[in-house]
Amino acid sequence: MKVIDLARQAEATADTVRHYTRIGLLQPRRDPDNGYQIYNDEALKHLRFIQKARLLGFSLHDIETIVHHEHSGTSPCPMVRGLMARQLPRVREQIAELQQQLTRMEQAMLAWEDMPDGEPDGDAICPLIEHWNNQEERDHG
Amino acid sequence: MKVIDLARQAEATADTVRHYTRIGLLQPRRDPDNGYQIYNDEALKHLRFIQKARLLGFSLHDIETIVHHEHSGTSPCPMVRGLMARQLPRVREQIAELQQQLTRMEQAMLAWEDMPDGEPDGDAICPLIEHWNNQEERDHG
DNA sequence: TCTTGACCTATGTGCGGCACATAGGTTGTA
DNA sequence: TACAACCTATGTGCCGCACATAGGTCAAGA
Repeated sequence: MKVIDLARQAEATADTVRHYTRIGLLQPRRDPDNGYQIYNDEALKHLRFIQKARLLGFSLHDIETIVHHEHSGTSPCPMVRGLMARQLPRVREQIAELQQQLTRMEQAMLAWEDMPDGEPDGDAICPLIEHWNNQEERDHG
Repeated sequence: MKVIDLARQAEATADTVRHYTRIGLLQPRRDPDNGYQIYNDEALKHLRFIQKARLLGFSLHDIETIVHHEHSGTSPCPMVRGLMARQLPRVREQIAELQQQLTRMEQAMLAWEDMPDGEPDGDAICPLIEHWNNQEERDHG
C-alpha cells in the first residue's frame, strides 16, 4: 500500500498518514526503486487504533506513549485509564472557559445594539471595544 | 518605557509585548544607543485595546485588521460588529464539539469500569481503546 | 577600574495536528 | 514521445504566545 491507499482505507487524508509517519506512529518500509513509503495491513490496524484514540481525546503524544509501551512488557491499559482520568477535567475546564467567552461575546453584542458607530477622530480606535467593560467584574458588584 | 515596563503596566508578559511588536500591532521607536524598543503612553493604550479585544474573542489577525483600518478614513465599528457576528456561531460549534468529546470520554470511562486490563500478546495494543465503539453511531440504532 | 551578578534585550524555536505549497517523479493514454 | 493526471517527499504556515539561547546593561562592591 502506498500513502494514498492506506489513507483511503482508513478514511484519512494522505497528509495525515504522512504526518503520523513523520512522528514515528507509523513505520512503513521504503520501496527501493523510488523511495516511496509502503504500508502493510498492520499499519492499517495501527492507523485505525490511532483514530479511535484521537476520538477518545488522546493526543498524538499520548498515543505515542501508549504504542511504544510494549518495551516494558506490561499492559498499557492502566496508563490509558490514568491518562483519560487526567484529561477529563481539562476538557471540562476548556468547555467552561469557552462558555465564559461566549457569554462575554453575547453580552457585548447586546450592549452594542444601543451604541452608535464611532467615527475616526485619530484618538479612539473603536469605541465598541474600548468602552466595553468586563461584565464578569461587574456581576459581582 | 522599555518592554518590561509596558508589560507590567498592562499586566502582560514581556514576551507578549514583544510578540505584538513583532507582528506590527505595537510600534515602538528604537533607542539609538542600544537598539532597545521604547514605548510611549499611546502604546499602553493600544496594548489595553488589544487585551480587551482578545477578551471579546477577536484574533490577533482581526485586531490587526481593525487597528490598521484607519487608512480607509471610515469607522471600523461596522466591521467589528460583523467580525463578532461571524465568530459567535463558531464558538458555539466549538463548545458543541467539546461537549460531544466529553460525552465520548465519560461513556468510555464508564464502560471501562467493567473491563479488565489487556495483557500484552503482541497482537492487540490496548483493548480498552480497540474495543471501544463509537457510541454516537449506536445511539441512532 | 574591574568584576560580579541580577536583570534586561533581541531573535530563534517549539507547541498540536494537521493543511497547504513546492518541486519533482510515476503512470496511463494517445 | 508527449502529455496530463495523479502521485511522491519535504518544507512551511497556522495561532498565541512561552521558552531557550546568546548576549548587552547597569548598579553595587572589591
